Amino acid sequence: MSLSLEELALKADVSKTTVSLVLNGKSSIYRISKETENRILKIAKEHNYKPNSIARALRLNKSLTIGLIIPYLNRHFGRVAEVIEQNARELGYQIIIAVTQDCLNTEHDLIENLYERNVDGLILATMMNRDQFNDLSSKLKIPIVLVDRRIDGDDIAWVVSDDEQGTYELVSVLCQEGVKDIYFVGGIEKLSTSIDRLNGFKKALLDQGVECNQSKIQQIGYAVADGYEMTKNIIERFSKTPEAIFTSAITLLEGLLQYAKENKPDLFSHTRVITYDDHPMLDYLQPPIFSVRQNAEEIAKKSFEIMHGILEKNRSFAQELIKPELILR
Amino acid sequence: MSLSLEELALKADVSKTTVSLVLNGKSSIYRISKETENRILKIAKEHNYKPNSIARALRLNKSLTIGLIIPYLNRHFGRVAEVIEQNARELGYQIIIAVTQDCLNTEHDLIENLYERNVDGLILATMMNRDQFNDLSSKLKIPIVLVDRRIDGDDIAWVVSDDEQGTYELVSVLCQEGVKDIYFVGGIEKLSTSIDRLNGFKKALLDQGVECNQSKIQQIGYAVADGYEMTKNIIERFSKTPEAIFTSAITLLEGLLQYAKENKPDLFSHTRVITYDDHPMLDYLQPPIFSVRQNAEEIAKKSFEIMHGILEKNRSFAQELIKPELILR
DNA sequence: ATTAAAGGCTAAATCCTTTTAGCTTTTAAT
DNA sequence: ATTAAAAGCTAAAAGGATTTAGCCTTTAAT
Repeated sequence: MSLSLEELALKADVSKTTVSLVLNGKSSIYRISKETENRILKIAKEHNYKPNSIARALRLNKSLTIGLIIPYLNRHFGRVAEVIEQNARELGYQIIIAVTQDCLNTEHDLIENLYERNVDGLILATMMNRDQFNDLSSKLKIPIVLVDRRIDGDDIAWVVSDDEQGTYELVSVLCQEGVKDIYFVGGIEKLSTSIDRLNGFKKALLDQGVECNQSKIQQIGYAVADGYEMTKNIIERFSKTPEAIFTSAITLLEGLLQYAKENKPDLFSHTRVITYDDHPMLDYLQPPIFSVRQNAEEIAKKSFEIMHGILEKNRSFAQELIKPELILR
Repeated sequence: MSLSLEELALKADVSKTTVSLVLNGKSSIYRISKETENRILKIAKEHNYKPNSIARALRLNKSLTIGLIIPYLNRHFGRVAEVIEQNARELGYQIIIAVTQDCLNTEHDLIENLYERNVDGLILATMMNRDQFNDLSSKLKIPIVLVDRRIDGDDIAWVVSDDEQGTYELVSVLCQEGVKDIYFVGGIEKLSTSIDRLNGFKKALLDQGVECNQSKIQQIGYAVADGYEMTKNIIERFSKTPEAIFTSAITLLEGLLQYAKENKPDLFSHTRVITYDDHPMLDYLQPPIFSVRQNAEEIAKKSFEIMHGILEKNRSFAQELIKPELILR
């Protein structure tokens, strides 16, 4: 590790106070002479001095570290994490990452753990409901920004994709083509992603004058196996092959594809499939699957921006709905 | 934040030394009475005492933090990162993540940055060559474990997929089916992944008695655009449509698919395509694309294991080749 | 009765920075 | 010639944990 302030002070023949003041740009406030200042700066540069970040964190009670807690490092969250990290780095912050695997207990443990490890803030794709969140956030004395999944509340910061609008537009496209019999393959029911996507789905049907039958809506979870299961239910429970299926996440689409491949190879000749989340490989699937692409980059950028605003610019919480993009193939 | 040692000491009516000794399990060494010990433990538990990790890191010069530097958080590295994080967490370590975007300068900056921030070790998917690595590692006084990309050297710790063997087996399968005219679409030439995959490719051809023509080998980079470009070169430069193309990464396959879709829709009727890296969506592509699946979980597990062994068990470096799996569809 | 050993605990130093309060010297003002 | 102000710097505390060296008391041994 590099030199300490004290060693630097020795070489410059001043006290470490002086060195610290100079290096923190407080020379003029403390009337350190230009001469001394330059000497110190020169020596510091020569020895490539970098303050010990741990000592600094201890003294300032500020670690320049943000905790990022997400369910998986899959395509979507991987990209979100990547962009958050890049944005954070440019402003001198580090990202500590941790994955919950969509387990609420793990999430709690991780939050506590990162909090104890003195992160300055948390960016969180949470499974908590509002009460759980309020409980927690009243205990934690650091800012929290929710990402990807929101919790309603006047003072809760979040950045999410506009799930309702995205789903609304995608489903509307199908309705306008005359499709009337659409099934909803959903995820974890209580999450805002599920609620908003379902709302968008229902609203589209309503606005297009299509009847929305509760029996066409399923919500088990976001795992591939859940998508398989729900597809199976749809295909096997109803005598009529569905006109269309909307999967509300790419993993659920995967489950659908898997089921179709194994048990219903002709699914696509009768049934249109559309999905939330995009994936480049969809371009090469036959027939084309329409999708909604979330803007992971923008989600990431905004969420760190809000965190940074709270930490360093005295800004308060903010909420952002990020527009997704329809991909019609 | 929770109580400090001092506050705890006050409540227990002992010195903070005593509290510290007890909580660190040194009661008997320092002959703290059972009675005092129990009192302290009880109070600590009641107040859910957690030592301040920053203060601890400063004193012990040990942050229980590992830096993970990888090119992207894509599917492969995302999974690697996820599993490393989980393994690390179980043993009390945190992961600080940073992405290089396969830029050597960024990589250098990140290493320096994390080093200055006092990580205890680095897990690195590096672009460095041997000299650069040796330079660096002689300066850094923390262990480094290379992941995914290795550098030859007797004392360099790494964990990588057995790229040569995987490629060898995959290409051999094709040769055994009688295919003789196979093109190699490669990545960044100097990386071990490229070198090893190319070696496997050549060896398979050699062993199967197929002539290996240098003109059939291309190596531009690992980006999707590079895959597009190389495919374009192959299709447009040679009058004869190739019998088979091997892409040495999933991104390159994406580039190939994109080129084919735009310019050569009938590619698959003449040409077999095989690829390094697997992807679940490949199951649904027509015709089936054979692939080599890297065992990201095992790679992750072993790399943290080695790091942990060096940090806490006085083990020295180790090297591991992880067997990939052939997926023949 | 004295000495040695064991028992039970703690003061203070240490890790490295930042920051407050204040000391000494020089210059300017009356 | 004295006093006040300005210039230039620093000692020491603080932040919270760990660890070394050692203090005081009690018990055991001679």
